[in-house]
Amino acid sequence: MEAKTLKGFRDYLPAVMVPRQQMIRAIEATFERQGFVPLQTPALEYKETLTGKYGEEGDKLLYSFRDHGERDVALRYDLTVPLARVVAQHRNELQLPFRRYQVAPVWRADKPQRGRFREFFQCDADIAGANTAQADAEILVTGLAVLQALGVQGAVIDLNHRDVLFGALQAFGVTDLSAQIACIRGIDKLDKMAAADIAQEVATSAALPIEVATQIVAWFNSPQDIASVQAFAPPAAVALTRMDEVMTLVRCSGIPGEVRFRPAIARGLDYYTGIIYETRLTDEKVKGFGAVMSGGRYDGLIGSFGREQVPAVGISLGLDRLLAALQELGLLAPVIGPPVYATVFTETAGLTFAQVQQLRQAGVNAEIDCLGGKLGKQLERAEKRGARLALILGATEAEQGLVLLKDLASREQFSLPFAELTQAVLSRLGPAAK
RNA sequence: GUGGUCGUAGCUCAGCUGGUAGAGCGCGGGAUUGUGGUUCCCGAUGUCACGGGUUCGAACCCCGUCUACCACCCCA
Repeated sequence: MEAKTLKGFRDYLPAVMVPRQQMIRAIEATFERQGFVPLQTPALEYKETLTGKYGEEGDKLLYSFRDHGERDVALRYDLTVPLARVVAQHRNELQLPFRRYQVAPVWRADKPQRGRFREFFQCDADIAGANTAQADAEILVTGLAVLQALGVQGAVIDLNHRDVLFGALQAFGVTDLSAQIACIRGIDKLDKMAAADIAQEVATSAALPIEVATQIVAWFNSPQDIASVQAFAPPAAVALTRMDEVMTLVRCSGIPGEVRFRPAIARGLDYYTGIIYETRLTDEKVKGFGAVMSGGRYDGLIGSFGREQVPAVGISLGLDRLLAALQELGLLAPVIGPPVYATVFTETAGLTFAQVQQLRQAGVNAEIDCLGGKLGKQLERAEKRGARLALILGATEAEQGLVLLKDLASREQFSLPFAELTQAVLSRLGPAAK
């Protein structure tokens, strides 16, 4: 039996777990500060709970199988649909608006590529039970707040609205739904394909004259402001007003980061009904990373579970992709072990255990060498661990009731009575480091 | 799911037109048996991804599988 992980799945070794966990903690703390409460849902759902929500392509990426009780089940594809199920199912136990956050793995039977896996973590915040500009803006502010907490600079949220997409296409005379979808699919590629090529593609896929296709692509490709779109596509008036309000509120919050109207944002998931958005990092070094955070409003999804319609809006942040970006930008703290490393000599090991445990009681993270051997070797291990201080307590010190505290960086060392050790360690580590 | 590229010591890679493998880094040991980042000496690195095939003989050629990566699709 060979030891290996499944395609698209990964082990997270300590070297990546440490920054990862730091990130998760910062994200969760931010969600809570923004007024969201935690929710956990099962990895497995009834298959029919998930099918039909993500579009044809999405359904194909569902991991599904039949369990031992002959139930058709599937691993969750995102955190949004399970949330919708929870709100529908527990409607009477939840007070609306319900603001929940969730950081959890999701599964997609996708073809893996760099930064793209079959199991990956999403960090979601959603508000169910409010279809207002405040709710939309709260979600966007929360997304930006998370990026701020992670030290990310230069994030831009591209904002659009489903009704702008369809309204503008109608204004161009594209009324057939499948033609509209074909157009949107093309528009969505504006980031990585030349406009002319897209127009060609759209002309065929939407069965439009090439002139019209070219015009449409050019319109979506050029920067538009709300007023001009309003004049051009009257059916989008309500949507445009909403976006305007949302952007204003986000700006008023003073949160760093930019939100701008970009009509070319499409989003493939079927369940979106209102505003939609994608977030990119502007730093050149991470240009190719794609969207790190996106979402939208989905007012019909909760109601699709057969009860009352409950409007909702949410945002989803891709932990792994963002982690890769932070790494590229050098925003990750170096991985270090406990700050104190105690060397050990067999004759005095008991004394060392006693001293170290006292340090730990005082809140200092410390490791005791478990291999022994030459002091030089032990100090080498201490250094590799990233420790800042080493403890040396051998026969020589024990006889005098002393312990050596060594600063690994400066190589200075001090001889101290046992009673003063904790105080000395704490003051050398400084107030922040434990 | 469709199409394509790659896969050699822990890591980064070399290996000419097929003759059973190398470097650097890292790792282990040592330089008068309690003091680590430099230097010096010595040492081990490996079913050349896996399974078949062609050949007197394959890391190198052919087929398949797996993996990673790229494009499409879609997306975090």
